[in-house]
Amino acid sequence: MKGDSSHLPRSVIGRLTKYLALVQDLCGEGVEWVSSHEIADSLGLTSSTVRQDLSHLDFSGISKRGYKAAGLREALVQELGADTTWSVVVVGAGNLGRALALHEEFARRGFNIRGIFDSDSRKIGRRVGALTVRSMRDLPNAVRRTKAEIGILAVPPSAAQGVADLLIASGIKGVLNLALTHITAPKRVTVIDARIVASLLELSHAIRTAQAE
Amino acid sequence: MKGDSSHLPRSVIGRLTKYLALVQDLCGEGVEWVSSHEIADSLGLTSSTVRQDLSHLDFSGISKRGYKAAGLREALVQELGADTTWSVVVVGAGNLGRALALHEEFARRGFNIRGIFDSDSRKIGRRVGALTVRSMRDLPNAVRRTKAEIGILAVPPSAAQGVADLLIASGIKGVLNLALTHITAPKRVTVIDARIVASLLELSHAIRTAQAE
DNA sequence: TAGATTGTTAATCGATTAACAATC
DNA sequence: TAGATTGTTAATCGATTAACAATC
Repeated sequence: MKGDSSHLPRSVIGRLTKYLALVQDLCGEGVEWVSSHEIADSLGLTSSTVRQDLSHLDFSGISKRGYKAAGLREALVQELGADTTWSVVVVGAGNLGRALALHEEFARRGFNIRGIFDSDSRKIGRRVGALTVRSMRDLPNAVRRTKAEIGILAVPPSAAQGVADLLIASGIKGVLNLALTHITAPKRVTVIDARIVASLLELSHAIRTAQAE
Repeated sequence: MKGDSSHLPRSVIGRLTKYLALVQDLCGEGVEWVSSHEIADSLGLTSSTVRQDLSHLDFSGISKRGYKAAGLREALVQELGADTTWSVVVVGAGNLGRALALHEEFARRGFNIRGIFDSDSRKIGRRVGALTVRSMRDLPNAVRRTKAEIGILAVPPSAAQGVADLLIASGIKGVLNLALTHITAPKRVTVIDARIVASLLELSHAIRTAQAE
């Protein structure tokens, strides 16, 4: 399976992002080698799962020593496309949209916000860092001109599908949906739900069932 | 299995939040009955999965008609604890922390932000809506006084575990972690990762593999 | 009644874990 | 060498789907 990069299950991809975050930290601390057991302990997984996951990468560990941290980091960066830079547009200039447009972590990881849009005329023209909030009418052209691949949806649930359709028609390739609403899209477009509110509801459930015990 | 409320798998809980969002919309539109097939089609699932999931609720559908929308909504609200109000503290008064503290959707769903904290003395004292950014030193007492159950972590990755430990020591019951860092906590405390950056990395991977095909 | 839809059991599918030979 | 750790196969576990009797 070595290096067979496509068609990894979503569950594996999700963990690869965790391995990357961890290994970047370790490299920062000057750690040279890391074993599947250490990774597993740090992230609350089994070493079997870690080795199984890492076997999908185009990179091998070494018996008795583990994985070379720098090499593992590069292989994960490679697999996840974390070395690529992406053009991103944010739709919705409310608190959340503006915060995401300003979020330094995104830019540091290569997700460059190229525009922020809103349908509310009172918001259009406002500055958000280096950007200016623009009208939804400009969205399709802006997506094409900036070759934006990713759209972040920070609009009310009722507007989410319509905006998604507009983004998709303009050629966007992936959508990060922050609304607690399901969005349908053609297969060629990936939609990932950020699920912040849903996560709070999950917490709510977990706390209640923990108390019931 | 009817009404056996605890120990539902995480995957089921995740879908219950989607059912709730959908059914709330449907009720708003005046829809009275909904079938497992309709729910499945709306959310991209199979009707089997939907029926299996809903069978965990303390609520039954009716052959030939489906589920009464209002009753289903109430059962989901009940199961997820969406009828409860929660006290929440936000730690980290950067762009993201401030946006979350101001996010209307949270309050509307019963998650009441009771305080926002930061370690940066330049941020302390600033207004965020009706709140004032307070020093981390005030955090433990504020958690106790407001009986906060949930802490939202919007701090840099390097600070996340330390802040989580402080929240936990102060008696918090659940943590929503927005940093791309793993956090360890005792079993009695639930940690859910918001994974916004991780979701972008997943999108990045999905777009690249789609292009490779 | 006939038809449609639930609730549930059984079958399938996929993901995680255990085990161990290979190997450094 | 002896011991530790990988990579991978096989076993287990859990979640999804199919199927269908019960039922309205």
